Amino acid sequence: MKEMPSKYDPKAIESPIYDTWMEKKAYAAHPDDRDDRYVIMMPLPNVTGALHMGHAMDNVMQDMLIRWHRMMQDNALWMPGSDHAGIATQAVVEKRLFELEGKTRHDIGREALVERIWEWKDQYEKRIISQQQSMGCSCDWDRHRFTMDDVCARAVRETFYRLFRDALIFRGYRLVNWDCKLQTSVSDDEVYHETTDGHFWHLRYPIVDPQPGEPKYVIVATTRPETMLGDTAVACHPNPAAELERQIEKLREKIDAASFKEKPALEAELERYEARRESHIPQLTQLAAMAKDGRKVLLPLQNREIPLILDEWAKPELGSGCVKITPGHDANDYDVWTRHQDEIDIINILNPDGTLNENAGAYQGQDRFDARKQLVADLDSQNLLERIDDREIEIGYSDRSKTPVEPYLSKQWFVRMGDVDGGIILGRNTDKEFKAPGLAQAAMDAVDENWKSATGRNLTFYPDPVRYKNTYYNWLAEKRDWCISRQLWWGHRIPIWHGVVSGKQLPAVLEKLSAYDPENVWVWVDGPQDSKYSLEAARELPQDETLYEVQACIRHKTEEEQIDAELSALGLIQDPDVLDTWFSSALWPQSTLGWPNPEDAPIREGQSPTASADGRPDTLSYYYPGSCLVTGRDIITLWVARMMIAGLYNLGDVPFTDVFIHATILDGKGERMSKSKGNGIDPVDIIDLYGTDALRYVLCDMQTGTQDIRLPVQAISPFTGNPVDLATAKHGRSIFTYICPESGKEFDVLGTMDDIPSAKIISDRFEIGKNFCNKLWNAARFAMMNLQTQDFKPLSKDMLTVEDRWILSRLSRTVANVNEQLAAYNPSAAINHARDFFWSELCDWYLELIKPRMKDPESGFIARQVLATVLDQVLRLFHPFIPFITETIWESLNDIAPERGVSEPLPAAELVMLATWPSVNPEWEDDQLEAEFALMQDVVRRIRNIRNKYTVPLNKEVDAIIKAGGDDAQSLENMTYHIKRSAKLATFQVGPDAVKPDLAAVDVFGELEIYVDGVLDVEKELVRLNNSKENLLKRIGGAEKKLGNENFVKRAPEHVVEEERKRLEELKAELALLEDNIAQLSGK
RNA sequence: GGGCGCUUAGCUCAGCUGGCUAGAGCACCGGCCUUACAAGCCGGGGGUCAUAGGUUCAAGUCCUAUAGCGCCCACCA
Repeated sequence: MKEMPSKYDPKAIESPIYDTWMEKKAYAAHPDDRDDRYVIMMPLPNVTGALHMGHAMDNVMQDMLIRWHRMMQDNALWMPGSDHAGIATQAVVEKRLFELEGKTRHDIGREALVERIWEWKDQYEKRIISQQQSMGCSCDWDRHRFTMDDVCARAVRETFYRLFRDALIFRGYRLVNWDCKLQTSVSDDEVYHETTDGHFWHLRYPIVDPQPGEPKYVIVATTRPETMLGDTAVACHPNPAAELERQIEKLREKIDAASFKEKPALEAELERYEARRESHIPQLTQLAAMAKDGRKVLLPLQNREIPLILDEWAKPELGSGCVKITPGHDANDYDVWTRHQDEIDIINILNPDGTLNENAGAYQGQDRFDARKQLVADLDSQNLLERIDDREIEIGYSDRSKTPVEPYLSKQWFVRMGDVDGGIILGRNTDKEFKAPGLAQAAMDAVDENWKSATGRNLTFYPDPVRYKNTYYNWLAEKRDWCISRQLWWGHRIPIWHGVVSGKQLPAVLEKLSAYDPENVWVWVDGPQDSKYSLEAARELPQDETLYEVQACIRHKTEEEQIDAELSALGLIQDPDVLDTWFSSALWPQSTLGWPNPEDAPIREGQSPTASADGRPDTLSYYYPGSCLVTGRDIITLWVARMMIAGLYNLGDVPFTDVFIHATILDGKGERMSKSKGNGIDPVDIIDLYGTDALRYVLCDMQTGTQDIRLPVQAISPFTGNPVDLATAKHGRSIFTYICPESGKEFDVLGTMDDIPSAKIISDRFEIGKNFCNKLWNAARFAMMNLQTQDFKPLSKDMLTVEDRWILSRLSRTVANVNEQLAAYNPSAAINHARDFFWSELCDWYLELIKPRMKDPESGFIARQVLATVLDQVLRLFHPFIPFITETIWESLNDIAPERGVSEPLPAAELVMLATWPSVNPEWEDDQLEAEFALMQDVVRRIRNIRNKYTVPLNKEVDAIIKAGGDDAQSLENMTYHIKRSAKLATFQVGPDAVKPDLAAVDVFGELEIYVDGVLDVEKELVRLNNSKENLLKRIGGAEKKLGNENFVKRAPEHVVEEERKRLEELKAELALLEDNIAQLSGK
């Protein structure tokens, strides 16, 4: 027999329990004939580092849901995995390479770098998995995937091929955010902005051949002066006077609507605008006319003549009213260029590494920031610098390298998100095939509650459907093309071979290409001006010197090597870029299940099969679409939207029906916890100190609605052992280190620095969880001490005592409440229902009441059997939240009381993890009994209160008498035992004719009078009673006022008025009784 | 600049469609080593629900404005 140790020690129990689950493969899911299935796709942690509390929250929520559904006997699959996280991972490894060996990626080459990243990935993936396992995650480890696994790579390639074939993937020139350090483009999502002190340089551009009466130069301003080297025009507004008036009018309207506080600033602005009518407009009008005449200005330093052009981008109300146009390095200027392609050039002045290229003239080879300094000095010496203003500017930084990004013109691959002429086909060749205007629109439609896929499913966000739907919707509504190429070496390489070919050479190349089956190799030919030709159409093109880009997509990796050789011979080479990480993550819900074909999915050796077998369906048809995605708010746009698009496009169905958005964990300063901020906490540190179950308990308890969680954290200084509040501590040499205020020494909170001691993170919030587990442990231990192996006997209701029937009634209601709250994605409310039942009802009342009964040789077996049953249900009920401790206790309970139940034995199970979820038993629920029990509890509390007020020691029993009539008297009499035991009474009497002992303390409530004898101190008692009276009078006053209000009586619903009347009467009766008692006592 | 959200006890948070004396945990105060648990038990104090208006018989809950805080998106020659 397995005895429970007397002390709760999470460290001792958790790891053996996890081993048991692993041994028995309790986590494993296989398709079968069950209709109810529950599927969660784990949001992929990046292999860039360790998990923090945000991940812990995410994982615990998923584990709680999956365990709950598994116990409800759903076929429950939780698919785990990790993400290769292209930029993030390559950046980390490159950084280490440079720090440790002083080498760049170019020194060691593509193959060697990728090999090193694989090593890194293996190491960190292991660490992440071990963290998830120590958190108790019951994912299906036999299906663990990595986004660069063959099975995922195949899905990526297939999707790319299909999108390319459908012309939804295309290559084009775009201004992208360029990371000069990592030498790659980064998406908008990967750029963060910071306000810095900067300057605003006002430059003079001389006008070419100024006529008398014309200005000698125009003034333009910039925060990035070096970009002037790439200027190709200066723009002014075509109708500056009218435009200024329009702006003035707009500003006036705004002033009318503005608040008192905003007005002064706006009015000052208006004054400035108005002054411009005189100061700027005449000259701007003149410049506009000059621009119309095709006049030019001389670009300083470059000595290049560039045109004055007319464009509405120039704002007459700002600066000089003229604006320099640098199409190659500014997004707005790029737009201007697209409107004036015939008039002006587009020039790129940057090399990929951020130095200036040959287009920068004298500045070629200089770093952009060095060039800026020299260029400004040069302008100054030529008297072309009007002035420099100090100004706060927002600079965009790459999230990965922390260096400023540059807008940079380059050729990139895009997914077309917008609507397409004639619409697009989604779920092609499936039974769910449908048409939509475009990819983004399809994903937007799918959150509309009226939209239904072929399976009748759509997507809902929880716990706030409207709010999060809007976030999702607003982002998609922009329908911006998705840039999917990254100039990296780590990731899925773009399966396109391309080359530039003239119209003359085209026929020969196309001849060769048309030999391929289009099912294997798909070809598009891009011509000038965004023109695009199919292979057939391209053959009709004129054979001239026009340049075309031939693009061929090879569908299958297996054929790549051979075709690569053949295409190389034609001058087509594979694009060196890799795909945006989100491209493969978007496919996660399908690629992991074996899409496009689970029957031959290239899964790793030893993994659970995806193919159908023995009459069981394959994983894709069985588990897709899934059930719930659990994630944080920030992921809605990045990932949820893209999974929707990919799911709808490939399979014609949503990837899941529910999205559970959990709270964001903030630190003590209210800032979001994240790795990049250095305030992320390793949950393992919490587990070390408090145990996994404590961690999980508190995370569940904190997860209420949409409220973000503030978790003030402290580090235990490795030098003093004292806690250091991280909200106020000073940082050390990096954002990951802090200075211990007592010793002045530096420590690290991530554990990634080799030369600095790391500190553990504590937060007293987690004590709550540990205390709870300790309580559960001790209650269970107490139960075991009293239980004994006995044969199961069916218990009928009349064999049960009041407290037995009460606890069973409460249990059933608790199960119903927990179910309801979990279904509504409200873990906090769920766990609190369970907690209150266990702690306040089971421990505080039931256990105390049955202590003597359990020892009774005659009837003890009844109490013991009920206790075993309730404990059984409590363990099941808590298992999804705190799996380790419940599983451990379950083992002991199975030993000592293998058969448990009331009228019949409960279904047994070796593991509580696989046991059936408690059911609601309406036949146990008893309103009247609960009301009577509540009355008894109320009486007991009032007696205890009196005892406390008079500081009666617990071991001194007192006598109590209650004056009560009717049903109350009857039910209290029935519970004499309970009252005597709980209130520590020597004697207890109740009845309508009860007489107050001479010197008894009194409490009046409702029609009841409680007399506690032998404790009285007249003065104290009078004070107590008068306090009660005051309180009562206040409430009576309130009620009378309410009822005296004619409108209340007239307009409030009748039952509300009626209740109020009844209440007033009761209060008055109570007051009368109280006053009697006070009068009596005053005479003493 | 556009959009969204938050402000309830010292702290962290509940409070559904408006309706009994606004709740919990932690912290605090008083009393208990009652043979499961001092990581516990029993009892208690503490809130003009950010501010100002409004709607209503009735407002923490609905509306408007103000202040503070936060998030997302866009943009700043």
